[in-house]
Amino acid sequence: MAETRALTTRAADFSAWYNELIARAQLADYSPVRGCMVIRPNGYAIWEEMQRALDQMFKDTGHQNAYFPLFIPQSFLSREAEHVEGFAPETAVVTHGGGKELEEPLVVRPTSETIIYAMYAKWIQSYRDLPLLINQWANVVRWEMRTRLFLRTTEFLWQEGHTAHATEAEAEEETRKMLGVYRTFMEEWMAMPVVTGRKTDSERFAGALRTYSCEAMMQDNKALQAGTSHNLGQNFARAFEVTFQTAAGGLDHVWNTSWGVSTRLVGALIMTHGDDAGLVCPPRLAQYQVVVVPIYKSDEERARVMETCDRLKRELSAARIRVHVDAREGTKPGAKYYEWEGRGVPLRLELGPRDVAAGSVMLARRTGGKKEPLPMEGLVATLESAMERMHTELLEASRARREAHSIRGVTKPQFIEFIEGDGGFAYGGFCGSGDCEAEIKEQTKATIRVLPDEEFRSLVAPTTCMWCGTPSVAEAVWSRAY
RNA sequence: CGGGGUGUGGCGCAGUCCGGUAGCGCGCCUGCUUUGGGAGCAGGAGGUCCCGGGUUCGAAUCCCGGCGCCCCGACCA
Repeated sequence: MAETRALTTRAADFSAWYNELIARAQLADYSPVRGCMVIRPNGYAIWEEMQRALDQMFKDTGHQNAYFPLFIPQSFLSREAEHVEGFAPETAVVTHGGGKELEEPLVVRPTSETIIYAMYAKWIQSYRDLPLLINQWANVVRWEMRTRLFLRTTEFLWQEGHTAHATEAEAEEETRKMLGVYRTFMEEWMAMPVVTGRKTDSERFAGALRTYSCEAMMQDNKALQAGTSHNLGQNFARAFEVTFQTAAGGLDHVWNTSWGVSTRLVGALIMTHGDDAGLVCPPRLAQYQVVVVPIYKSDEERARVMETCDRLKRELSAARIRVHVDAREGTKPGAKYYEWEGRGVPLRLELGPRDVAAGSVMLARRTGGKKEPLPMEGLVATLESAMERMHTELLEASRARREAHSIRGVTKPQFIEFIEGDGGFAYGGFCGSGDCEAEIKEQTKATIRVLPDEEFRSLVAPTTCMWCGTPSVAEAVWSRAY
């Protein structure tokens, strides 16, 4: 019986494990519409915590939220040549409304640059209107061929920041700043280490000058692009005639940026920290940080135990710890333990008559270490520090795992062996040729995830392309990716 | 779109070869006994057997045609 209740292990079949975990923890479900997903309350709660943290970070960096419409006139998409080429194949188009054929078809937004910059053209007249720093939380639709819960679905939730600046330098600074915000969020909230850097032209956002991204390594050693930030230059400003009067009295096009993260982050969280028992949710993003499981036999014991549980709940809530008392009757404590472990709750408190009598409570951590009895005195501080430590340990363990599956200064034969083997991040010299990049992808299915930022680069800079041997123009990180 | 698999109570499956009107485990409901790592017993609810045709006295089962979903590949946050 025990076997049938266990998840497929990560080692046995990583993607089966992923799907089963999502079902078990009730994070999401398949919808009647192909490729779409229903985000269930347990999954949505994680997204809400992510939103809360990110939204605050956006506001702290001077951005305001707004909302732009779902429908975009088809002609808007075509205004920027590279943009339409990139997105046209994956758009859903509305041709009828109110029972009549529309004069102009409406595209369901795959991203909102076009409609937003059309509006910016109206709102921006002078350099005094800049910078314009706006974010929106929205759903978008991309008609993907193959979908996976959270990682790639036809419709997904995200935020997209869209800013306009007076100079190229300011736009570049914003692009980099928001990449940094994402990185901070991923490390400090998700406990997920990332490598940041620039995308090559082949992976660049359609219509952007430069694209930067945060790349994380999942437990199957594949890379996941977790967030992107684009310097759009004046490409969209020209297409939509977003101009402003400069202080000197001239007329110039604005410089734009856009940046986004999506519900894909929930998938990233699962594949970064989950284990064979289920989800492991970093404390800062957990819906419930602490679950209390009462234990009792008689009604009399129950009354005593529940009274203490209620008191615990009040105390922890007052300290802003998100706590839930699992008071369900008829479910044995052991069954509750398995359930909450599967759902990733960081800390569990078990409270029975013996604990009540002793003035203590049993603590079980989702990761690392055995159960231990704790005195009720000073419990809040103990739990807070346990969560802090857990966060740090998750981050460090993920970083260590990533480094253990990274190889630097690769030669071509090493690279092939590495990618064909367990995989991971391969650092090596890159000649800068798109043809070379394409050939590598063709032969190994590995792509350049990023040209890493300085702090991630190898101590010894490569001098030749690891594939073709010609002089290297940059160090690159290759990996197979989601 | 190519390859593979699969559609039978909420979930996982058996039954299909060899037609006879549907069963098992888990879950769910009620009651009693239980409760410190996935409870036991008793009773009970729940199914257009993916859809549409055909063959047959009779189809989950045989024949024809559709469709859905999952996994693996080519594209992507």
